[in-house]
Amino acid sequence: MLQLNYIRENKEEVLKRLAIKNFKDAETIINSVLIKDAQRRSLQQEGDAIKAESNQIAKQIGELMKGGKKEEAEKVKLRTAELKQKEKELDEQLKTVEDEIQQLLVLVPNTPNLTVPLGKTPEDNAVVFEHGEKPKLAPGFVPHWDLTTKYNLIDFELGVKIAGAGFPVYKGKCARLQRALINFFLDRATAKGYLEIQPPIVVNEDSGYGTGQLPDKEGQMYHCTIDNLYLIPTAEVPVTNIYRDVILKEADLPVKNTAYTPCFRREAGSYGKDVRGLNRLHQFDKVEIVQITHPDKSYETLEEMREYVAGLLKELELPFRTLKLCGGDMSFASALTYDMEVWSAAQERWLEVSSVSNFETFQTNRLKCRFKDANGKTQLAHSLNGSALALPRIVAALLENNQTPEGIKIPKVLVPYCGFDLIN
RNA sequence: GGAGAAAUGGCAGAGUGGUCGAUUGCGGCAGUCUUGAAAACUGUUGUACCGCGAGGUACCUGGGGUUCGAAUCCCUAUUUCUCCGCCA
Repeated sequence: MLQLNYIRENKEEVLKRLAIKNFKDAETIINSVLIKDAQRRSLQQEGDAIKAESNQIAKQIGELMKGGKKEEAEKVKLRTAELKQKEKELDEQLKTVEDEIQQLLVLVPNTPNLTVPLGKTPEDNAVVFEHGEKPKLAPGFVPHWDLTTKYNLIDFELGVKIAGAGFPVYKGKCARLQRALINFFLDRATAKGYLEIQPPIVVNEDSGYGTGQLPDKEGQMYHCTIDNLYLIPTAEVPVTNIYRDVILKEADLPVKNTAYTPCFRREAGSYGKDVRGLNRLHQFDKVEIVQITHPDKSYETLEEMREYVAGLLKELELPFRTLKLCGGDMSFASALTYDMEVWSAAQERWLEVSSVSNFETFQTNRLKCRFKDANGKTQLAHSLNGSALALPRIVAALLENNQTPEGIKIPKVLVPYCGFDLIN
């Protein structure tokens, strides 16, 4: 959520940036917000004045009562009835206006960084880095969903039986490979200074609001209605919410957390080749990295996180590229996002495996995650997060890219974690 | 799940209808003393909104109510603790 003060003082700048995101109703909504904001302030001024008078009278009555001047007190009381009525009306109006402002503000996406490429579709994303050779597979190569059957690694049908489509059952060496990847990612993250966290994998409504899944992306989460809890779509939600309503010390920054969790996504409306095999699932595993930083350091940190994720992919010997997302393809909350895509040799397409974003104050404003700066002033911190990494497409690429007539080769770095170097 | 008790500032803990945004202690910060540190002493120390400012308003777990006036009384939700039950 954008800061109201910021919008008030930098309207043109905000509109200019929202245009990069192709946000259509920007001008209408922003104008409306500013009008309501003016209303809000005048209502508060009026209300505060009345409350001040009421408080004054209450004090006066107290003194009169104490002095035994009961009659005079009764006389003064008459005035309060009037004030009370007015106070109630103004409070209601104020609340209404505040709610309206809130409802409008949550519709406004984050303002993108000025270096974000212009554009509307994924084709407009900028490739900023490419690494590794696309492997030349031996004749007879197959996509991962055939490999998983051939080597008895994943049973998609069994998952359908137990839960439904998009809930695969991993078996044997594939289950072990998944566990190996999780441990590998967590080990690398903790070595890099991230504190490992095991958060709840359900969250309450407040947390959903805190990171922006609610109110409008409700349909993307599984909802346990009896207890009003949501299955997390990413560890970002519980981990970032650790810092909801928190005032950190400047010395605590940057906060670096990592967490492995299963992630649950309803993915309503997905179809076709996008959901084939491991490409898109309702449940998958992911290791997430989250940082809360000083506002002056967040872009430096973003680059560091991007490098870190790239390092993981290099270690896994997967060809990948890094995209700087264009305005139209960025997420609602992000100011700048890098996507990492690995080459899936049998599908012959790029698969997104990580998204690293700087949210600046967009999340922390909602979360009220602040820090006390050197001057003792409280200000919003910046938040960033990234996948490091999401498993299914990594597994897909590992299986496809490393298939040989003898079997599937495991990258060196994973062998100690897996306990084997070949799946056959 | 049943019965009982509780929830106050960073922490501990007073306060049971008015002068309470809240005694006090600890912690934090600044200063005095000291070559430096410790100790001692002195001062200071929540957040948000409104206002050019003076200042005003709100917040004692959340929500609602009683009252001229609520940290204090009532209702409700949540959480915590104790006992019982169940259980990985």
